[in-house]
Amino acid sequence: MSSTILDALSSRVEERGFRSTAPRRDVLTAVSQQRGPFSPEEIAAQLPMVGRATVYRTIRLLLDLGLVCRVPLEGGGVRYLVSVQGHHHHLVCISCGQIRDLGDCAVTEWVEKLAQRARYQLHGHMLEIYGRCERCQERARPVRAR
Amino acid sequence: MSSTILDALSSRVEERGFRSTAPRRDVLTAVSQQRGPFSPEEIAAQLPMVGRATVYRTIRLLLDLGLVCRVPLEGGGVRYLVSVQGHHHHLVCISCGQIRDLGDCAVTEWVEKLAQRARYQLHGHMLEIYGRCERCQERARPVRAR
DNA sequence: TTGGGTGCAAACAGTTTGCATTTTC
DNA sequence: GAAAATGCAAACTGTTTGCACCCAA
Repeated sequence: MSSTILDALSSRVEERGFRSTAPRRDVLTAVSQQRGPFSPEEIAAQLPMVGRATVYRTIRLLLDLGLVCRVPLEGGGVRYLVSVQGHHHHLVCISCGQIRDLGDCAVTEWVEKLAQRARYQLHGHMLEIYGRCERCQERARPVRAR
Repeated sequence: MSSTILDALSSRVEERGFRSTAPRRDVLTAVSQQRGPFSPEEIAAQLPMVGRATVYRTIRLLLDLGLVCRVPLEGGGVRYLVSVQGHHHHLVCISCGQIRDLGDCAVTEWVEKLAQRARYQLHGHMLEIYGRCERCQERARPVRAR
């Protein structure tokens, strides 16, 4: 399961010429094992033997390589998520914090037209959708994730 | 011009029962005079006589009242913007940092359908478009705003 | 007069960086 | 052996908070 993800991360990182070190492998392993969104701090807590800076540096590397994405929350916080796929959006549960990937981006065309009309050289766009997932509605859970 | 904005901010703040104090008026005035996006730090710098905490508290108040919006940048930063109007999106120039409001939100319908399909109780959505404005393309300016 | 608002400083969260040391290629 | 990566601690950015004091309603 997650070893597939780990393989994907590892191979893409090495492909680009980055070295395979023990701490880096540890971070990749931990990240690939996360089932949902995570914070660098959580990864660091799971890997006491790895320096905090290395955790941040590695996550940043994954971010730059497009293997992880940063998901902004409604209230200003941020969470990270493995994303081996390309451009996509998210459905964020404001109660339990679960984040679901939205594969198809139906707004691209609209965004392109808009940018063209405004004479902007388009660089990218970000779309996040916030709501409460089915389970949280049933359990009447309070809003947690800021 | 901006006095209209100031009036709008002031009246809405007082309408809700918040007191009119000198520091608060100072912040409202400064915020209403910003032509583009701003940071609390910039407002604080313009108002040395007002405590930093009050600046943050007042901007937060405006945020809660929906009179100012927080605009996330591509790289993780944030800027603030006066927004007397309701729900809308932004066109952000990644070079000069200019932010243009996009009045019409054409994605609402699509977002609603998506949430429905995923059985999410929709709470809101966020859409930001990043690119380079016409002037920055001409001047071949480098990317600045993170 | 009283509760909301303020200022200050300290605390805080999240993240980056300088630098000497270690490791991989 | 050279370049890359690490670990630590310190620095930094952006923001919130505790608390004594102040002032608008």
